[in-house]
Formats: sequence, structure tokens, C-alpha cells
Amino acid sequence: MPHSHNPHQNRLLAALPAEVQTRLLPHLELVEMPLGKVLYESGDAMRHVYFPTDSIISLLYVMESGASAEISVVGHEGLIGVALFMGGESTPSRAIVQSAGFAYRLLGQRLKDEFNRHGEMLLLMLRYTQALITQMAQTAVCNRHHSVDQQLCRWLLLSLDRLPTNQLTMTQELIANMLGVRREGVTDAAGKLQKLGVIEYSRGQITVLDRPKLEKLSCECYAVVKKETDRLLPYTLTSANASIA
Amino acid sequence: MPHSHNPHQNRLLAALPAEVQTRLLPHLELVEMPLGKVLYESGDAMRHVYFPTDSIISLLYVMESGASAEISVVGHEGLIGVALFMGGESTPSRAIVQSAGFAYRLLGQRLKDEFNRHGEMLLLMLRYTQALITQMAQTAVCNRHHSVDQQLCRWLLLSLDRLPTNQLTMTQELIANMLGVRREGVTDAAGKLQKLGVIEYSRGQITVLDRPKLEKLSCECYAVVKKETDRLLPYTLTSANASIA
DNA sequence: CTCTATATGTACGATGCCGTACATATCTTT
DNA sequence: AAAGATATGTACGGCATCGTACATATAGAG
Repeated sequence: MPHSHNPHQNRLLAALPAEVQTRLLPHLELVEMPLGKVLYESGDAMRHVYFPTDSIISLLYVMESGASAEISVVGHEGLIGVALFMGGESTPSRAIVQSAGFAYRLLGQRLKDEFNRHGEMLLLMLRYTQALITQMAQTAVCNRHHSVDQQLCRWLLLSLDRLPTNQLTMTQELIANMLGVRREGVTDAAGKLQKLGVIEYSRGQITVLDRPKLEKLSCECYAVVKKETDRLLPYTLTSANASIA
Repeated sequence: MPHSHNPHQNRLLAALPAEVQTRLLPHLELVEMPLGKVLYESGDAMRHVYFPTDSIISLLYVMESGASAEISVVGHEGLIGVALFMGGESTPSRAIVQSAGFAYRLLGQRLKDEFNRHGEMLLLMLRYTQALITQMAQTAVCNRHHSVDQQLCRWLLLSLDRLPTNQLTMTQELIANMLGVRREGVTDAAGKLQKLGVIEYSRGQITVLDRPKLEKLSCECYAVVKKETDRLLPYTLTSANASIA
């Protein structure tokens, strides 16, 4: 599918004032994001931030035991590398491509240069960071209280929102790593959804057939995150939310 | 215990350059934080930020079902109300006093005024926010993979770090709400720790007798959060980390 | 000093997920 | 077409936690 690439496919880049976009454009580099690529490891100093378009990146925590759990999902609504401008430069998590696609890359220093102009870029990035915080918080809650069945629904919906189609390329093994459960647990949960006619899958290709039912089967966590993300990230930044004062 | 209060008892306030401290001082209001007081509810617009000194505040998520789970703990190392400067003004969580004490309160507008001077205040607040993010992420992981026994240890250590003594005033019922488990589960876990001579408790008074052993019994999550918080929040802000560029 | 509220202890079946083992199905390579 | 690799299906005992019920202990109020 040879479709054209455009920075506006990322919601954050699209929301920036024209002036900022013009300044940044020459520095935005389109990069391919193959499945499984690690953008940074736990503790790595980050050189770039990434604005995904049709790719999905997972923030994954890998424990001493080797077990893992997804902290949050980032797609065209956000960016990878908030630690770069939050001041820490690194985080104790891994950023790994969960669904192949593209992203625009920007040198960290360029972003900071833009911040130092004291314009709207910083404010937008902070708002996005709050959306990310919401997602992490909800992940914590979900891990505590909801069943694997519910969590799978939440996870599928979060992924779906970040893809142009209703098809996910995603093995059950991979999903299990993200949810931090056994692969067999995902098999069971996915089997139930298939039996209900909600999804259809085979060898890593998942098609969502009945999204409304998927939302009904999901826990409240999906809706909370979605609603808050939409609240925090208007498609265009208006003067109303463009000033810190 | 009639000890004197001082804004420097909060690590963030203490780390600010003298010039900023001088400016803020007239606006910092010492307020009492009684156990159970709700600083803000989910969705509330926040008027103030709070810098705890010897109090501990929980960010708690309350689900539709009424079940709850703690997202993060905030004490003298941090502040309550990051959403105020991150741009969202509210969050889908409750801030509730988990351990009584005091805090300094600052009108949100004063904080934003200080931010608009483009000084070090913003940078320090962002660094703290990253520490908070780390704690939330680790909570998510911990909820997924660790036993109630381990989580209780982590939770006691996080609380202990924010108190001046090794005594916590904390019923098992309250701890259960924070961890998002049954009260009986906490009774069991606490009973084991008492049998091991690690803690001693009765009717809401917990004394930690053997902190090293408590750390050994805890999962890695405590150490990860502690280390990252210390990395991100030096006790004094130096020029090395005072500039976004 | 008694009463009552609060805090903690104990028990037990139900359940959801785990660890493990192995079977089956589908794609890829040769 | 055969062989190997990958993905998915199924089964089963084990265990942590849950939901529930009830008992006991301690503090504070009257």
C-alpha cells in the first residue's frame, strides 16, 4: 500500500501552530519502524524523540526475572521519549515497536531549542505527557482488578485506535508479553472472543469484526483513557489551552 | 511533638534557587493534613498545589465497582497537583491524606506565574513529574507480577521513606484499600512480617523493627523507584540539570 | 466499668491464573 | 512434497487471592 507520508498523520505534530511546524519540518526525519525494533533500552540516554504515524510503540518494563509488562501504548496520538524533555533523559523501561509502520524522528536538541522559544510546543508536549500518565495509572488499576479477558479487550481497543484499519498483525505470544500473562491465557481469552464473533484471527492476523461488542466486554479502563486523551489533546491547539497562565 | 515547620522540609522547595524561594515564600501557606482528608476528587479542577512535609498523600483511583487502587504515594519528596501545570487541570484520581501531618500550599496561579519567568521552577517540577511517572509505571508492573506479601513490603518502605520516624499510623483496612486487596490479605501478610520480627503492630500502629530485612523481602519495585527518584531529584538543583538545553 | 465501635485473627470453598506438558495446525523452506 | 519452524489449542494439578462468615481483642465513650 503505497500511501504518502505526512507529519500531520501524527496528532501532536498536526496540532502545532503553523509557525512551529514550519520551523520543525526541515528537522523531521521519516523513519521506518519494523516490528520488534527497540528504540531505547531501560536507562539509555535518548537522542531522538519519535512521533509515530501508523506505527505503534510499547513502553515495556522488563523485570529481573525476565517477565514483562506493558506500561503504556503510544501511536499517532503521541510521542516516544518524554524523558528527554522532562529532564531525566532516560527511563527504566524499554520502547519497542509493537506494530510496524513509520514515525517522524526529531533530534532531542531540536525539540529543546523549540522549547526554549517558550512557545506552544512545550505546552502541548506536557499535555500529552499527562495523557500518558493517565494511561499508566489506568494500567496499574487494570492489572490489579480486571480479568485477562477484559484486559485483552482493552488492549485490542487501544491498539485499534492507533491503526488505520481494523486488522492487527499480532501473535498471541506478543500480546501475552504485553499484558504480562501466559500465552495460553491469551489463547483462551481470544478463543472466547472469536466464539462470540467479536474477532477473527489466524497466525498473527487479528480482525476486529464487532467493535461495539468489544467495547462492551472491555473494562472501564479503555473508556477512561480514551476520554482523557481526547480531552487533553484537541486536534488543534487553541488559544484557550495554549497558555500556561 | 511541637517541632517547627519550614518549607525546606519539602525536598522540592528546598532544591529551588534562593531567588525563587524568596519570591514564593510569602505565598506558601502551611496547612494541616488530617488523615483521610480529600485534597481533590477525580475530575476536580485544582486550585492549589501541595508540598507535603511530614504528611503522606495517596493518589488513589476508585473504580465504578467501588474497588480502589493506589497509583502513587507522595510525601516530602514531591508535590500534589501536577495536572495543574501539565495543562489538564484535573486527573481521574483522588488525592487523599494517607498519613496525617502538614504541607505547604500554593495557589496554582502563583506557580504558573513562576513558570512564566522561565526559570528553574518549571524544570524541577518536570523532573519530579518524571519521578512520579516512574512510580506509577512500577505500580503497574508490581500489580501484575508480585505477591501481596511483596507489595506490602514495598508499600511500607515507600511510606517509611516519607516519614520522620519508623512508626506508621495505618490500619490494615487502609493499607488494603491502597493495595487494592482484601483486608484479610493484609492481615495475613502483616502477620508473617510480625512473626519474622520485621514489624510490630497493634490497632493501626506499625513499627518497623528490621528495615534491611524488609527491603530483602520486598520486590525489586521499591529499589527501582527509590533509585530513580534520587537520580531525578538531587537535594540541590545545580546548573548541570537546571537548563532544559 | 461496661458497652460499643473498631481492629485484627481465622477458616473454607470458589475461582482465576500459573507452570508445564504435549497436541495440532499452518506457514516457510527446500 | 517433505521437513522444519512457528502459531495455536487443550489439559491438569498447584497456588494465590477472593468472597464470605464469624470469632476475638482492644480502645474509647458513657
